Amino acid sequence: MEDVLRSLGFLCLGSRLKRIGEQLQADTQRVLDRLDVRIQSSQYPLLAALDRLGPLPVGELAQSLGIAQPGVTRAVSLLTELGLVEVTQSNDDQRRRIVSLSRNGQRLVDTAKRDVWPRIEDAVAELCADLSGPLLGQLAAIEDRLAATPLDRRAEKARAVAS
Amino acid sequence: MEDVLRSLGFLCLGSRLKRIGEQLQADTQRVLDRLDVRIQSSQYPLLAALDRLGPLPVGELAQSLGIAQPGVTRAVSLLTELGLVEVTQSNDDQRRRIVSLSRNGQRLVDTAKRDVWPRIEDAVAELCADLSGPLLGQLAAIEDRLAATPLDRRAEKARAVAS
DNA sequence: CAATGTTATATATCAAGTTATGGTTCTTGC
DNA sequence: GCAAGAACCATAACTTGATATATAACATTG
Repeated sequence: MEDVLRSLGFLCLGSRLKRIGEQLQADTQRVLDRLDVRIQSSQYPLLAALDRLGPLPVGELAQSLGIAQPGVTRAVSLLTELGLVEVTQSNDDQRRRIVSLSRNGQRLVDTAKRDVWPRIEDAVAELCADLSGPLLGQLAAIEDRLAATPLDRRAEKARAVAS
Repeated sequence: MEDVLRSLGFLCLGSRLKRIGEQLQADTQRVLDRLDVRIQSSQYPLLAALDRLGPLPVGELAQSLGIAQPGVTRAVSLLTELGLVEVTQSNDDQRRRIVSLSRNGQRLVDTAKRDVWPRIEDAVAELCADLSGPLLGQLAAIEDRLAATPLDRRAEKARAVAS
């Protein structure tokens, strides 16, 4: 069965990038599930941003993540309910709500940085290893490699080697 | 403001691909809006698949687009309401519902293939021109170029040159 | 200093993908 | 030839992005 998105090339590059991204996220989610981390893979960038940049107001958080502000507002409410982030009102500007990692959130990030992220990063790096040439060719190679060995299996193998 | 997704590199490649894909689709949508085509850019791959491959049952359509079957079912109902596709029951297998372009749908595709798709394809190709090297670098270049000149403006310029 | 405009966030709604599951219809094996 | 399983599609619920708009706090200006 012909892969139409691939055949259409540049015309549907947006759909194609989204498709590959969704698959990567789903595979990453499976890695996390297996490790008993009960959080969505898509929330990690937000936690990582707070870890890297320190407490931030909602708007700047959105900007640093490259997503729209309402998405951050929603993610923050969710993570607040999970007790991973805290929100405090800014002193000098009552409109701004500063988001920061809670103690639990910081602990989760520290653990993830040590035990989880390197594994995922290695798996993705391996997935993309030795790619070169035009973009469409690289994307096709990534799709082919993912079809042959999903990311979560690559992460498993990496762990087997490491331990 | 640091772009966290970019800094995290391979770790958040999935989120990053989705982000770029969404921006490309949004820009493409703006091109379409300006051309008075009242259809979502994300529906074009489905129409293009039917145009390329002929009438297809729902499952094969999903496979050729690389998305899950419920997504196709929903898109097909939407396009059926718009009068762009038609669904007929298969004769030899009552479970299969064959999706095909309606007369209007075929006309829309023919027009798009002549007037719209080349423009978008050229704009995206130009966006990706001369890219080479590692994947992350190419993605960064695409984001930078998009920030400098959005896709819809590139398509505009292409039209200006062409006409 | 009050009116107006701007900025920061929240809320509502939509879009388009996902997984899980249910109902028909086919197929197969005994 | 029928009972069990498989295949195909629809539906429901969820996720995560988007845009549009409302609200509240701050800034500006006449």
